[in-house]
Parts: sequence; C-alpha cells; structure tokens
Amino acid sequence: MDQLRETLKGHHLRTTTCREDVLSTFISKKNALSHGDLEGALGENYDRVTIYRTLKTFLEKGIIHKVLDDEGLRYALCSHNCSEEQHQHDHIHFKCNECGETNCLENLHIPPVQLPLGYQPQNFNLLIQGTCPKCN
Amino acid sequence: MDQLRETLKGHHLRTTTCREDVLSTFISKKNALSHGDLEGALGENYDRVTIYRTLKTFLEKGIIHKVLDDEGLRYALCSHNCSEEQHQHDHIHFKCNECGETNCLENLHIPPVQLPLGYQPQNFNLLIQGTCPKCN
DNA sequence: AAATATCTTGCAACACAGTTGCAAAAAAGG
DNA sequence: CCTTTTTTGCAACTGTGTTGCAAGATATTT
Ligand SMILES: [Zn+2]
Ligand SMILES: [Zn+2]
Ligand SMILES: [Zn+2]
Ligand SMILES: [Zn+2]
Repeated sequence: MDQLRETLKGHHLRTTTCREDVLSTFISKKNALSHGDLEGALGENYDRVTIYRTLKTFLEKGIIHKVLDDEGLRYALCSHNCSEEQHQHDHIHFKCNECGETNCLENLHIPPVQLPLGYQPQNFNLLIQGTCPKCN
Repeated sequence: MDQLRETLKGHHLRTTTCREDVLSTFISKKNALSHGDLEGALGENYDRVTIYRTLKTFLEKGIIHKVLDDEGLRYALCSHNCSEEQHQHDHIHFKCNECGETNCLENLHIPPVQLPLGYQPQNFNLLIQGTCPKCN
C-alpha cells in the first residue's frame, strides 16, 4: 500500500487511486497485461481513457515496458532500475499458446547477435511461443 | 507476371488481380508491409476487406509471414519453402527507428536459447530496433 | 463456347482499439 | 484553506480488423 506510493513517488508521479490500482494489478498478476486485461480487472472504477493514459505514463517513466505479442501489445513491470531516461531490458518473453499468458523470463537473457555492418542496434525483443510448464 | 500466377498456383490459389497486385507489391518493395501500406500502394483498386482477406489467405498458404513490430503487425514474403502445412522461419527482423522500415535479415538466424524445464518452444520471433545502414 | 460448381470480391454494418480537446475534479505545497 | 499544477471523465472521433451476404469472377466440365 505504502509501497505503491513510494514507487510512484520514486518515478516523480502523483499518487492517484487509478495509478495505485493499475500498479497493484501488475504486481499481483505476474504476467504481461494488455489494456483490455486491466479494463477487465479494474472494471467500472475508471474510464478507458484514464487507463490508456496511465499505461502511457508508466511506460514513459520506466515503470512498465512493452511486450510484443502476435495478437497485440502488452505491458509488464520493469524489474530493474528503469527510469524516465532509459529502459534497459534484455530478457526473453514467453507466450503460451494454450493458456494465452505472456511472461517475462527475467533471468533468461537474449544471446548476443552479430549484425551485418552498418546496423546499429538499440533494443532487442525476443518472443518465444509454445507451451508453458503449467499447460505441459 | 507469369511468375506471379505460378506462385499462386503453387500454393493452390486462384489467380485474381488483387492477389497478383498484392504479391507483386511484396516483391517490389522489399521491406515488411502492413495492411495500411498495401492500402496506400494499391489505392482505390480494391476494397479494404479484400486486402485483409488476401493477407489472411497468403498467411495460411505460407506465402507471407507475420512480422511483430512495436507499432503493430506487418507481413513479409516467406523466402523458403513454406506451405499450408508449415511455416519455417528462424531469421531476425530489424526495424529502423529513423526511416521506420522493418526488414527480414534472411541469413541471420536466431541463436538457440536454453529454456528452463517445462517450457516447450514452438516458434521464435526476434525484433531488433535501431538504425539501419541507409540511415546511419 | 456455354453451363456449372466453386471461390472471391465489394458493400454495409459492426466490434474493438486507441486518441484528442476540454471542463471539472483531485493532488501537492504553502 | 487557498493556489497551482496535474489528472480524470466525458464526448467525439479515427483507425483497425471482422462478419454476412449477394453479385461477380475463375476454373472445370460438357
Ligand atoms: Zn524498463
Ligand atoms: Zn519483460
Ligand atoms: Zn513462412
Ligand atoms: Zn521475416
């Protein structure tokens, strides 16, 4: 509870009930969430637009990061020290085709790639799809 | 021209002008294309819905494959022998943040990853974002 | 070349995702 | 409690993708 306020303050954001609820939803569910997922979880409490704006703000401030998915965009908590200045992620994302959940494999890093000359990489996004341990 | 008909026939598809035009657009532009790109290129000639359906058909028949992108879905030609039965891709996609183009790096393969126990991988999608040689 | 069966297209209508402007409400700071 | 600044809700709008159905085009057979 107070933990949430601290996190928001640490990223220079005012504490509002919507931001607390969205953040706490990300913490309790551990998988990546789409806007629709949040709308479902927080129900009638907040306007769709407010949730969109909250996601955008969290993204900019380095609280969450984008997770690419074959059926759209999702978001997941940044576990490390991301900030307004820079996101730093090199972990792998796994989507289960059975249960549909997408998760960060935090301690599984994307192996380095030798790009052809002239390509200047800035960030990496590896999605592996298949069956997760729960559905296996 | 006749090449197009051959490709379509090879995938058990009737030749129609829309399919020929979409296919030839994929061949001439070499980067990954979104539905909107095609709508822009083919202009007034075809209905939006027809282009959607053409993409869906091409996808199913193994003529094109999905390319994940932080701003949506794109499609690119399958260079190897994909079919209705199976797509086989393990190459890397690169999106340039300057010009916005996304391309297949056909001869750059995704390095193997050792997943934790219980994870059963089926397919892989690695997107690298940065600056491409043209914009460097 | 015409008839037939089958597949493809365009249209209209819809469902869902995401954005913008603006006035009212809430938070932070004194 | 008052002021400043940020955030929210609402309404309206744009964009993306889907579905049903009748009309049109393609391949196949006669
Ligand atoms: Zn981050
Ligand atoms: Zn992640
Ligand atoms: Zn393929
Ligand atoms: Zn590709």
